[in-house]
Amino acid sequence: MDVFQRFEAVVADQVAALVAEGTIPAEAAGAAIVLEPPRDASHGDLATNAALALAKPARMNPRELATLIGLKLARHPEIATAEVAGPGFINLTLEEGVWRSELARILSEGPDYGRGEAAIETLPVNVEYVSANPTGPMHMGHCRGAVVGDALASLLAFAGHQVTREYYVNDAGGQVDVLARSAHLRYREALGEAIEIPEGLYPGDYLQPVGKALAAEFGDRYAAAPESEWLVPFRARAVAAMMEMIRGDLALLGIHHDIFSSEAALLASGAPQRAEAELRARDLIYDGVLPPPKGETPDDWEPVELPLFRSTAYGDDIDRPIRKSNGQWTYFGNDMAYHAEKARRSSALVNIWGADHAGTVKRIEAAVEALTHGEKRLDVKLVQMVRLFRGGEPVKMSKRAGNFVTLADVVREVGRDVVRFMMLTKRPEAMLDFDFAHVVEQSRENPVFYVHYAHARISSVLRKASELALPVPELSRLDADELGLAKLAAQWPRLVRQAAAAREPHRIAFYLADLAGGFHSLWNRGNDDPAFRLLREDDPQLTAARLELARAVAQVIRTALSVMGVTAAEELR
RNA sequence: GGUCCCGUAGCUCAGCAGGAUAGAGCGGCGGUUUCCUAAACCGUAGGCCACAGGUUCGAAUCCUGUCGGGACCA
Repeated sequence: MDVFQRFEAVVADQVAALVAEGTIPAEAAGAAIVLEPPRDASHGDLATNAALALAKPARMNPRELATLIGLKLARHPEIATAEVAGPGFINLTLEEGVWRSELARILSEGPDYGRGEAAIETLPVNVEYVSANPTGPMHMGHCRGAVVGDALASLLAFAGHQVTREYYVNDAGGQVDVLARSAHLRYREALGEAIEIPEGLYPGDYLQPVGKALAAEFGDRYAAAPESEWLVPFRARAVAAMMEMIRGDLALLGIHHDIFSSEAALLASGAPQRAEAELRARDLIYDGVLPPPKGETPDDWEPVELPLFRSTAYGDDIDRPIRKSNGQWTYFGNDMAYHAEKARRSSALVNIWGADHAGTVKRIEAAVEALTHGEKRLDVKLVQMVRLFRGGEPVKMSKRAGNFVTLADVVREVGRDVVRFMMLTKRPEAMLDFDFAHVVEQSRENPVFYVHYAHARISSVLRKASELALPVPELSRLDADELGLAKLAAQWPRLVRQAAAAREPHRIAFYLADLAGGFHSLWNRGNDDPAFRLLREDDPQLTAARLELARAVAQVIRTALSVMGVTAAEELR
């Protein structure tokens, strides 16, 4: 239990005491009481709105109630002062010993400081991310979702959830047939034919090795054979090769999924039929005719009866077909069955999708809600696109011409840590600009550098200090500014809980920038006045105390970075 | 035409499940060099939180509508 949770309990106890005394009615105890660090440090260490929240149900003046609660809180041995402020806030200042022992705790718990306790949140969570079509290498379009999904999975795991990282392989649609045809062309090329890649097939030369492997395996057996003879085996081998490539690309970012679920296998298992049967039995699927699309009606549109899922019952605009007029499952039909399957395995589902799939969110959320009998287990997180720049100039990409920027290229150029960190420097729902020149710059504007720099500075000092014989640290030697940094470090467990609850891994990056800033600030104090330097040869006791603080900050930086999948730098070169 | 996302300082963005005087970086102005280095720090100026209603003791935050930018569907 961290500092914040502990004092939340203390506040709750006092509220319960007021109920027991009959000062406030029992039903008021359900009010939303929060305890948070105040924005303004002069307001103390913690602030609670308890009196404001309880005033109305208790039919009392908020400031009077605050005074009452404040008096009770002030008796707590770890609370130095409890002051009523503003409309009825209670500002708490804790005894300094609380923060000193928290500092000691950071060091004793090490990389586990802030880790969620299993008892709090053990829900199994399934995070599905990347799920790129197995038709080519990963490119930058996939990168952000991959990093956000992976960091979220780590965050949830660190917060105490059981996490499954899953990748849905779309190996059953028309795209993979196109892949098989493209591979066949490369196969003929490998056999010595001169080929020309027609419009509509994948032009990338990453299929050349696949063609060669097919030639080696089959000789010229399928060179002139009709498609029906080679499509299935070629498709299987091409998909397998693409998945191997994708796994390799993801590994460059340090991303490893636990499960790769195959759409084709799902289809073969009859899962869509089962989902359909269940929903038909509950009248959530019916045969009907959709209205023509609004706006321009395409010439080939004609009314057809299709099996439709009643997504409108869950807030969608129209009901959605689960099969096409030729009887094949729609993408949605398969996806519905897939999510039903996932929902059986996990109590919470998170999907990380590109913003281009925004239009299909409602129907799949509706389907999960229907199939799980109203439990809203699915949370679809949309990740906006990344715009690439090089020194301020946009990087041109044309997917059709095959000259897109691959993820592997980017990782090779700027490094895995930089890519991972940068992808988390904005809220996922806002567009992100990624400038190759900027992200490797060593300046204050570059948060990756800024955070690494703080850690490197601490590492350097600790290397130097290792030669000194220092006494046991006496943390009471730390001054108010130093204790302020300790308080910031002590917020890490709370940040983990909140970021995990909101499912927003980017908050870690912003917290790290704050923490690093706090450290740089203290460091520079030492440049202004040597008395503030961490290493004070004339005062080993003070040195020992300051190094404890520095160690704790470095520990939290390392832990937070590791949740983001980034390695802390010992030195900068 | 519809759905989704965004609109906070000149620029790029935070804003913690509604809380106190809305924050940070860049850029502007003025300062600070013995530890990893001025690659950093400190100070200062700069805001009708797009707009209009609503809910609330209290709204940048929640709801409705309008305007502007983007993505997608057809």
